[in-house]
Formats: sequence, structure tokens, C-alpha cells
Amino acid sequence: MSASQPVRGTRVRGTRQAEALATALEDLAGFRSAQDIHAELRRRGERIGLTTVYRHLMVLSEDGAVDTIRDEDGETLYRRCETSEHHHHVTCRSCGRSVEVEGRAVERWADRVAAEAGFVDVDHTVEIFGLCPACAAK
Amino acid sequence: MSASQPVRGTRVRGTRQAEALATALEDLAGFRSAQDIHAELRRRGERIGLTTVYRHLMVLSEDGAVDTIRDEDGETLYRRCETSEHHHHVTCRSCGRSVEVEGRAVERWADRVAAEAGFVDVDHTVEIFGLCPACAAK
DNA sequence: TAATGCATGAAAACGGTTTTCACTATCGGT
DNA sequence: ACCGATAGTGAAAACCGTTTTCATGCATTA
Repeated sequence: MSASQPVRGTRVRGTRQAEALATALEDLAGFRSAQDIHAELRRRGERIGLTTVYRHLMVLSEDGAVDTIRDEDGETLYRRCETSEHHHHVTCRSCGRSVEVEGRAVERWADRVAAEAGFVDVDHTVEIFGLCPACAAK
Repeated sequence: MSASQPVRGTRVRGTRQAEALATALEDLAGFRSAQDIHAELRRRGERIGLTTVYRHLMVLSEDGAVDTIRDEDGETLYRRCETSEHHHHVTCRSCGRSVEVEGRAVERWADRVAAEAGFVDVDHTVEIFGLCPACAAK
């Protein structure tokens, strides 16, 4: 379903811009919005357009190379993925720092309750937000 | 924190529009977008503005009278709340029908993993999407 | 009835994201 | 090197759900 139509304008590697984005994602610790990431790249002196940042993030997330979540305002946040396994996050509301957590228990729970309700083709989103130790100290 | 500033334009009851919205929410089975609900009201011949629908839904959700979730496109969906206790939903991707499920297990899991990571002031979102039996049959 | 105050809603503003399209960089073949 | 084809880029515009503005309406009080 996803290998059918390669999105136009997306080599992900090989261009100056793709490289810069990859590096930035490497450095940035937590979940950031596309605009944040773009601003960071500009701050570093990179010449890159917001459009390109969105495009690459889109492909990277389809490929599973970055995780995405939605914050409470509905904005999409991106972060370089550490493991390719299915997992969830505890994310700091204030600084975006996040910790990956194992969630076999929730997976099982989600599958079970959905099955009990007779639903199929089931998917779930689980996100935990809070204040990280550093931000809580302030 | 929420009792400080009464939102302007929101009696929730007593006006023709508020009544119509309440009735529509009563009738509509599952989670619907504000625009859906507005369209439904118009279909029924109600004279009500989209703004008003948004305003009421906002207040109703603050009051806990309707549940809100976000679909995968980031749109907010609303549904009349059945119980005032904290709960989660299994929602049909196709028709919006949803089943409330008890989630003490997830609550505990969320609190535990957040605490292990040292996070405080923790909040979580858990949503399950799938196809309901009726929609799966098609 | 007049005055007051909140509710309403059309239209405009908003803000994140996506699309358009003219331009540029890259690569293979000659 | 020099094409010519193919794919990437990015500024600006379009999109679209949602919120704000503000002139008007309705209802309840004096």
C-alpha cells in the first residue's frame, strides 16, 4: 500500500537538505514540531525550506525512521526513532523530552477490548504526557 | 483553573440552538466532527451557525458532558458522554460508532511507567480505532 | 416599554499543513 | 564536457478545521 507511489521530491538521502535534516534529528533530543526543526536548521545556517522539511519528515515517518505523535493542540511532533519495534512514549509537555516505554501490557489490553467489542483491523494510540524531572524542578 | 472565565456566549441550555444541539447529540450514535453535527442540524431544518455549534461543544466538553477525541487527521470528534467516569473508547474508523471500555488496567500501566521515568503531573490519551462489525461486513 | 446583558452567526482571521509550479541540481548517456 | 531526462527544492498560494470579531438579536429585568 505504501510502496506503490513514491512521493515526488523525496530522496531522503543524497541531498544537502536531507543530510542536514538527518543531522538535526540526530541532535535534537525530544519530540519537536516541523516548524521547530525548520527553525533549528535555519539557526544553524542551513538553507532549507519549510516545505522540504515537511516532505522529508513525512517520508521518514512512513518509513518508520521517525516517530510522530500529536500534542494537545493537534500539532504533529517528530522524533528520530530509536527502535523499530512498536512502542510508546512518555513525553514532557514542557521541553519535549521523551522516554520510550515498553507497552506489551497495553497492546494486549487494546487488542482484547477491541475484540470483545467485535471490532477488526484494530489500531491504537497511546500517549502519556507529563513534566520531566528537570522541568518539574522549575 | 476553568471556573475563572466564563466563556462568552454559552448558556448551554435555554436557547433554541442549545436545545437542538442537545437533541442531535442524543440521537447521533458515535463520534462526529463539529461540522458533521452542524450539517446534521441544518439537515433537520434548524437555523444554527457553525460558530455556535463549536462554542457549545467546547463548553459541553469542558463540563464533561461530551467526550472528545481526535481522529487520525487531527480533527476533533464529539460524542455525548454516557458516564462521567474516566474511560476510553473503541471507535469505528468508518461510521464513528463507539463503545466505551473500562480501562483500569491502562490507567495503572500509564501511571506506573510515567512514575518510573520520574515524570509528574501525568496525563494520558488512549484511543482505539477499528472497524465495527457492521462496517467490517461491507 | 426601555434598558441591559448575554447569545448568535457571517465573515474574517488564524495557524498548521499541503499543493502548486517554476526553477535547480543531479545523473546517465553520448 | 555537454546535453537531456528525472527528481528535488522552496516561495507563495491554497487548504481546512477552528477561533475571533463585531454588529445584531433575543430575553429577562426594572
